[in-house]
Parts: sequence; structure tokens; C-alpha cells
Amino acid sequence: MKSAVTSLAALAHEGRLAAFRLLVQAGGEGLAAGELARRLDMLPNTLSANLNILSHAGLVVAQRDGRSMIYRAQYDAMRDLLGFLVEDCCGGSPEICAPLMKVASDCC
Amino acid sequence: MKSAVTSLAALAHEGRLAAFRLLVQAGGEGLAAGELARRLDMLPNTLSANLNILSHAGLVVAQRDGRSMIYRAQYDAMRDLLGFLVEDCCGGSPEICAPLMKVASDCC
DNA sequence: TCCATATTTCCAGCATATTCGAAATATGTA
DNA sequence: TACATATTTCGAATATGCTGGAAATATGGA
Repeated sequence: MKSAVTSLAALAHEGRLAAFRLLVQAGGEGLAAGELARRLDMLPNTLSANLNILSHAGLVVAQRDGRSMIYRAQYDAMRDLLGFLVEDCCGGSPEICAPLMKVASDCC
Repeated sequence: MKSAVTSLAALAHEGRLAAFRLLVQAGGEGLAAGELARRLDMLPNTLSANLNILSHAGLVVAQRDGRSMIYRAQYDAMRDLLGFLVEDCCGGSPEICAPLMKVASDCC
């Protein structure tokens, strides 16, 4: 619950959400902080602060590669968050869960 | 995207997340504001402000019933949010989507 | 070593969010 | 009408979050 709030807060910011989505799309290769800053048109220091917040929430991890820092999305954390959000849905509310099945099956 | 950030911000608060989860569990009957305040041990005015934030995000709706205000979770908004969060998962990252399938099928 | 690149850290200022007490509003009941 | 209940609105204090400039750190190359 505490970590869900941390993750939600990390994603509840336009720049951070956009950064996270780019990292999800980038897949296992990840993206360098500078490349993210360019694509998102953010100042490097501002982006760094925001990546730090995503990292503290466990949604991304960083790894140094030469002069660059490569950031990658952490799928486990995202899965945990999604799992938490739908956790209660069968305790009275298949209305959420059933559409979710559709989203998931359309997607995969 | 903008509405996703609004919804995420609304849920990124311990009290609001707990309130929303209670409403999800409560199902179509919903819960009165006072009942929520009792269960969550929140002052009525504080809860009211927080319900207003959830309502503004479209995650709950309110309906007067006598002296009480009945709040209900809005499943469509939650489904949209979850859909948005997994939207990109197949653009390189079935790692998120596949576990989500499992979550959804375990649940329903 | 010296310099350029990549990124982070520090700091200050500004904006937004959170909470609470008190007062106001709406409804039901005697 | 008068009063109790349920909830919201208002206002102010406090806390937290966000941003950008400047400086610091880390790495690679000449």
C-alpha cells in the first residue's frame, strides 16, 4: 500500500509518466538519460531529479555505461502496481476485472 | 495522458487510495461519506476534500440520499486508467502484459 | 595532464497540496 | 419552527513538490 502510493505519485507527473513510457517502449535496451532529456525536451538536471523519483519508487533502474547512465523500466514493479490496483476487483466488482481481461488479451 | 496524470495523482495519497478501494469493494451500493470517514478514521471535512479530488478525477461519483452523500467507484475511469498504463506494453515489452494476463485471469 | 561530454547534486524560489477548526448548507424530524 | 444529523465550504497554517542555474562528479579521449 505504501509502495503503491509511492509508485502512483512517481507516475502522477506528466514528465515522469512520459519518461517511464519511453523506457517501457525502449524495452530491455533502455535509454541514456541524455537521450531521454532530448526526446522529452527536459533540462538534464530536472530529468535527473525525476528519474531519481522513478528510481526510488522502483519503477526504473540505472546502470552506468561509459559516460552515460542507462535507464530501464522495471517490469516487476509495474506488474506489482497493476496487480495491487486490481486486487480487490473480485470482492464485489468484476466490472473492473472483466474489461481488464479484454485490455490484456487485445494487447498480447 | 492529462487525465491519466490526474487519476494517478488522485490515487497517489494513502487516504484517497484507501477510500477508493473501500468504494471498489463496496460495489454498486456505494458508501456514505460518513461511513467512509468512520472506517478510514478521517475527519469528515478532510475526507470531503479528498473525495472531491477523486470525484474531479472521475474515479468516483456522488449522489445525495437524504442527509447522506453516497459515493460510488467509477469502474469505467479505472478501466481507462489501467488500459492507459498497459497501452504500450506490446511495443517492446510483453514482460508487463503477460503477467497482467495472469493477474486478470487469477482474479476473474 | 587537460579538456569535453554526460550526468548528478546543491540551493533557492516558487507553486501546489494537505490539514484542521469554524462556519455554512442541506436534509429529516419533533 | 426549532433542532439534530450529514456533509461541504472557507480560510489559514504548514508541508511538500517542482524547477532551473550553478557547481560538482565521473568518464573518455587527445
